[in-house]
Amino acid sequence: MSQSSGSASLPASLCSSSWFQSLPADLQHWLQQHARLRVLPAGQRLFARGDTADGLYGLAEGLVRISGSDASGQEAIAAVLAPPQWFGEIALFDAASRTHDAWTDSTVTLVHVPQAPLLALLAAQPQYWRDLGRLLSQKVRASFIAMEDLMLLPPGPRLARRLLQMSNSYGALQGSTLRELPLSQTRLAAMLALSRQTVNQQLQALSAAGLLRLRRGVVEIVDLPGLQKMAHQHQELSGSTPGNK
Amino acid sequence: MSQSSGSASLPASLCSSSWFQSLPADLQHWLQQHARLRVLPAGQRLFARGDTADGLYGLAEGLVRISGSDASGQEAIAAVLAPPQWFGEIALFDAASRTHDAWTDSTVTLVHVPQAPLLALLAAQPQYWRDLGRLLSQKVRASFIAMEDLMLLPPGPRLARRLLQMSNSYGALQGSTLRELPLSQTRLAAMLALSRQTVNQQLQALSAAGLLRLRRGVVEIVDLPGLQKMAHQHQELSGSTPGNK
DNA sequence: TTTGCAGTGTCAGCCAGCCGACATAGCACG
DNA sequence: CGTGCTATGTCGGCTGGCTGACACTGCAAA
Repeated sequence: MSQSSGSASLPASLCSSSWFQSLPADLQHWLQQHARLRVLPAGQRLFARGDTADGLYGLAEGLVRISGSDASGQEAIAAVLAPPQWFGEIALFDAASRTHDAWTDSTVTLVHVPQAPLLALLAAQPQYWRDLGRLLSQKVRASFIAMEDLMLLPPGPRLARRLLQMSNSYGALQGSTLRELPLSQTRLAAMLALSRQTVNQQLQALSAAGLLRLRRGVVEIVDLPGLQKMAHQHQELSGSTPGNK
Repeated sequence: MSQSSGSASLPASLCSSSWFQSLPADLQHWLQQHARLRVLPAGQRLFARGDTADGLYGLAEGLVRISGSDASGQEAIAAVLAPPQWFGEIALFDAASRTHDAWTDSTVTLVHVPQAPLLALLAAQPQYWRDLGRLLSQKVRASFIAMEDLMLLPPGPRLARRLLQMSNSYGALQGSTLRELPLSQTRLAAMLALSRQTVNQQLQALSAAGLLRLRRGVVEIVDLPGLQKMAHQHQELSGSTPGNK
């Protein structure tokens, strides 16, 4: 849908991102002209922790997993990005290396804006630094929220909040929330610092309460307001004794 | 010590921060002239989560605690800042509200650069946005590291790594590491998402191994290389069975 | 000096979430 | 249709870290 308007090497979905929408028209056009379209199969590594930065990415279709691993191979998933999302901007500012690995979790359509011309543009038009900074500040805020959830919330609310957050960001394309989250329980566990079994148990509980429907590789949100209520209360919904008040 | 060099409303310690050093001379001078010196007693709140941002801060002396609390009053300490550290820059980019509370943990000397003139400068000299962005990117990287430690490391190494990280950043003034970290065990617990008892137990273990010395409100690092070794290995030092390999 | 308070050391008990194990089910590919 | 892989559901046992409790100890203010 939605035929291109103008020169357009940018997929329409990427232009609809709130960050892209907030950019001055000049910068939007420049990005459109310098973005190189790439389509990748699942399981490819876009970049790895420690790589020198090679520019900015925009995810138009598919899922990209941003994660880090310790020496023993344990994976900590920082985020699973869904369209429309721009990423890879951190190293623009400090010219240091990538903080995470980035893997395609499905067939992925994305654009790549190479580092050199982008830095050249920023040298000529330094006011655009602020726009990149806005993108960066979104990441900081999201990271702070995730960190606090991790430190303070028990598994149940932690899971519920994460599902809601993903539902919002994944639905940004349609301007609404996305009900069907394409996530295996193993992935969810690695995002929440929980075991797969605990995630399953919590999902089952939410499902039994009629808030979710579970399918293979998919968590479908049935009762969004109900899920929000679960996210706010700090006690679990445990099998028995509901009247612990 | 260290008499002022130039116009100098900025304490010398703040000028020695690596971020400040990296700034172009023009921006350094501007900050010196627009920074307003403030001295505050312990226990004051600089700003609170949700406040509209009022500018940039620079910590010259004392400790500032950056934290958030959930509804039940549980506190998650994101960081305890020591001189020389600049902070409060996130909201410059997106004009949104504060992400955390900021409290003085001791008598504090700091400078405040009000939002309005700073934004005016940045409008006139937009290349400075990148410099603010570099400060921001430092925070993102630190936050990512803290998050991964939280997700993957057991209590012992988590504690060891945090002590080392603080030792480095607290010693930035002298360009070396600071051996005596002024932290209560309760504060450490709130930074690491552990209970006070567990922190005490781990500290005792490290102390028994001759790596630390514990005093009231102070953790003194005795054997820095040894502590680094503890931080890297993923198994604990448990009381008994040392030869588990 | 006395009093009070905050930080520390330590113990017992408990239980949430971990791990290992296994059965089952859906999907891809021959 | 089989074969194999991956995701899911579920159980039992274990244990690490939490809670709660209490004694002790410096330090600071009265």
